[in-house]
Amino acid sequence: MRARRPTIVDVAREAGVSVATVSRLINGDEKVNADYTKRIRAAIDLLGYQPDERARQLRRGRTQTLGATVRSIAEPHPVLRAVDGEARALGLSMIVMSTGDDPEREREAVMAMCRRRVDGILIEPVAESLAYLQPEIDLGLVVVAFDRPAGDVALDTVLSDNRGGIRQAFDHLTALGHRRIAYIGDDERIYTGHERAEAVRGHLRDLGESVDGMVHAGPVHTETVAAALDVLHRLPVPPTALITGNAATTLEAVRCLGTAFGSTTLVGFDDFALVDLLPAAFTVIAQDEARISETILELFRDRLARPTAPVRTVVVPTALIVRGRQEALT
Amino acid sequence: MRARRPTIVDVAREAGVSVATVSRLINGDEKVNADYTKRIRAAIDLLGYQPDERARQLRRGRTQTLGATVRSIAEPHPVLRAVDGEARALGLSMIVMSTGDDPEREREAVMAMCRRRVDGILIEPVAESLAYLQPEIDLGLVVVAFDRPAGDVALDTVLSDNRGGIRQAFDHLTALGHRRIAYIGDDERIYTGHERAEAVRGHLRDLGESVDGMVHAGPVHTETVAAALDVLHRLPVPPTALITGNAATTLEAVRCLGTAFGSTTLVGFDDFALVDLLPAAFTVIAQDEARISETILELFRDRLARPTAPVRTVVVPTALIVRGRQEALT
DNA sequence: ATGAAAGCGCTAACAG
DNA sequence: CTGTTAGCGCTTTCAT
Repeated sequence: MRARRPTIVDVAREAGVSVATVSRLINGDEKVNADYTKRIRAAIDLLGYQPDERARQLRRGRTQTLGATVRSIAEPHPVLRAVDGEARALGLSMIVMSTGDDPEREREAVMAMCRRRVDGILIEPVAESLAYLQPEIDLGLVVVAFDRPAGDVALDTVLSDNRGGIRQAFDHLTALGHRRIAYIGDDERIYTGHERAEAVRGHLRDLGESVDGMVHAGPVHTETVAAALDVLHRLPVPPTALITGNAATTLEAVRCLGTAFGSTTLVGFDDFALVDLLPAAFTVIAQDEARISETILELFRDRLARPTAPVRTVVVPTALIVRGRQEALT
Repeated sequence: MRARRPTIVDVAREAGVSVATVSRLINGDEKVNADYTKRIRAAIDLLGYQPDERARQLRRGRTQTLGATVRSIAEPHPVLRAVDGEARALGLSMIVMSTGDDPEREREAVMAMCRRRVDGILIEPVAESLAYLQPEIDLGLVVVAFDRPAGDVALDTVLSDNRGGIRQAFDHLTALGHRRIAYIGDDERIYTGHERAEAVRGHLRDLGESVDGMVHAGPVHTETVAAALDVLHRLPVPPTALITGNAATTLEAVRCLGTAFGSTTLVGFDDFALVDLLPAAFTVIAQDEARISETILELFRDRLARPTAPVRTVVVPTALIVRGRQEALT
């Protein structure tokens, strides 16, 4: 026979006070008699009482909880780490769910959070449409999108300057004398994939270079990247430099290039740990994760304070981190 | 003026039925009149009703939620990924919190989960003592430890066969003719660090080799690993092979060895993505993450079913993944 | 400063 | 099959 979980009533009885007094003490009300305070504390310890968060939240309305959806809970997520810390400092709990880049799972996760009445949701949008969130937003849910814009619903949004990052890479490479600059990256149905590929096309045109066969955007796998590299290799005028559109592409490219890698001029979008362990160092376009997470929480707080203010989109600059030999093209 | 969130009462009124009927429908009770069903569905859509999970859980008792603590939410966690999927299949939500390897944060996270009345907690123990969990366990909380044993409280536990993994590495290396086998790894205050270092010492003794200066266990940083490598290098009879105690150590070792890396016989504990991108391939002792996560959930379910059964510890074998050139020592 | 009592939104007896 | 109603454990007026 297992003991019943002690409730606030048990504590009150044990301490010989009313539940209201216990509640006050638990919630840090200063004006509880010192003697009562001691007796209540003792009762709590004796009974091993832990307030039921569900009941408190139900009664209070607010949950003091921030939900977040990310692609995968099993992969590194610097933005989230920073947000996690700052949220704790604000007295918010966080609950994280993964979407696996599946719109259906994203929706399930988001609605599950709504049913738990989280105060806000940070979302890295996967689905085309987030319209189903509108009623929740009208009811006071605060939603901040990051990494990708929401599309069909007005949301505060934090984005990296994808086009600016590509510009930095082009500036860097053209300064070294490159003009034939190729690109391999993510599917253009994904916002970041589109922005980056499109930026590359623009710069190639500005340089008066042909775009034909130079920009490869699609799902990233070993085979697709290998195929793209092969196409580039066979071009009448092959590229002298390559930009990879995200970390996964960079890794696949390094893998495919193998020993040829060291002699390729590469700039990768996204910095990541271990880059320095690869056979040769290379330059990267780094996203400013710290600033991104700060901005996310700033938008969240502002929205909480002024629910009717117009939505904002903040674009955070990227930084070019130059690594490896910087040989001018001869 | 923001609209109030609709409750089950609003839905009932709108549909012209009782709240009980709405509740029944929501909870998948089959025997609700077809006409009512239609009207209730319409009311739910019209109002944008989302049941309040806090209230349901409070009323029902069980939360159908599984909590998990991990070292970092920002780092890859294969075990968790698998558990996440299986938990969903079981109809359980998961809530994950990170400990940052800090016993204090671990305790806070665990107690926060208890206050939310999660049905179970999967814990990768950090703190020396988990005694504070005993009252919760007595109250019916199911706790499963993984990766490290709990120490002072009886818990179902899933462990990798750390000593077995080291044995596999020694078998492999001695078959190649190595006898002077060194080790660099994690602090021995951490369970896995201790097990692995101690296993290495045992095997060296069995081989009749001196252990002096061959086993380096401590915090893993670039400097400490470099220092350890330096010591090994200066030994009267330097080692011919090196075992690294975890992924972090492996990476630091690779980093420190630099170009000398290719000519070192290395076996690393833990397999990880990107190993094949390093300048030279090497053999690893891989933990069986799939089997570990299955076992975790199995223990969880069994405990839920039979709360008083004796606790079990399951040790999951490791696998040696041989990579790179396998030159016998000459 | 403390207590009594009214709910928060929901589910589960219990009647009918 | 449906409705009525008593709580789940807590916070928060409203009195005192």
